[in-house]
Amino acid sequence: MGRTPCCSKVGLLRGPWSVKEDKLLINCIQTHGEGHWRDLPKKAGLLRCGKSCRLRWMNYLRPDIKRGNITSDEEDLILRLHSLLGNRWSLIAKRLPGRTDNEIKNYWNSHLSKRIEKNPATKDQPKKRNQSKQMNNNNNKRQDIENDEEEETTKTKIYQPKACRVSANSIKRNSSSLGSRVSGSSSHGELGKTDSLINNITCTAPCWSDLVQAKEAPVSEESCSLVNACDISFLDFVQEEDCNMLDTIFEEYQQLLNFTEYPGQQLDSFADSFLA
DNA sequence: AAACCGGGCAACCGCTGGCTA
DNA sequence: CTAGCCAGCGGTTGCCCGGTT
Repeated sequence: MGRTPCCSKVGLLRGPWSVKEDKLLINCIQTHGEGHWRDLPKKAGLLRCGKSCRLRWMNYLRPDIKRGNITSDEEDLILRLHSLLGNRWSLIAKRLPGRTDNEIKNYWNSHLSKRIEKNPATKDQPKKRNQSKQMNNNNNKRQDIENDEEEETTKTKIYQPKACRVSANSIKRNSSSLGSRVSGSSSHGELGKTDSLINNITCTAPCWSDLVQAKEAPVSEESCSLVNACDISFLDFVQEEDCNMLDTIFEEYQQLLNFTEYPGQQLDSFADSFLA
């Protein structure tokens, strides 16, 4: 039963990668291609576990990774997608070519989340990177703590589901599970697969009627995860009898995701009206 | 000049569903 | 059908570096 373990982790290196290790990894992947991470360290002559190799390649060495600061356009996109998808970093990353989920997650945690915490009204008004840095100087520290305590009592509690993968198959299989329908993510870093997943989500529609029910009874884990997958604010404007309208919104949501494949094209005007 | 502090980010951790022997 | 590994995910940690005192 089962398969042999990928590695024992005994005697393996950890921590930062050296230039030599990077070269070995790149050469190996150029020769044998991506995947088969379990066997890769042996082939490459690396004293790393396959998981570590995969992470290094995906987040740093991949040739299509875009270097440099996040642009204001990208920042804007991240803010909008996060308001729709929550902490689905991989899903957000797939809409930002050349950016990794780790990079976006770090950028969010170190820049955007703090700004939004301090001034939720600026959520859809991105600033330049330097400005956000200045906002977090020592003078604000005490104020931050006070704000956090104040917000703790007033801000909406959002259920954050654990990390998981959702494939098209699992969506089909678990079609009765509300959360699976919306909070999907693909297995590989390919837009095509993400798109096919979204198509599968379409097949399970209408799900916005379920959203309303979840909104009505947000106590269960299942319904909370569903509500979390969307921007809860716009649900406040929706009545139970407006399920048709919700279906329309769901279609618009998909359109937004499609627009993000072509940054700058129609996105601004569309997303502004959608998220207003 | 040195010590301290905080931000940024690469890497690790733990979990999950999918896949396969 | 089942057990257990694989691949991928989000959360967290800890090191490095630049700015401040």
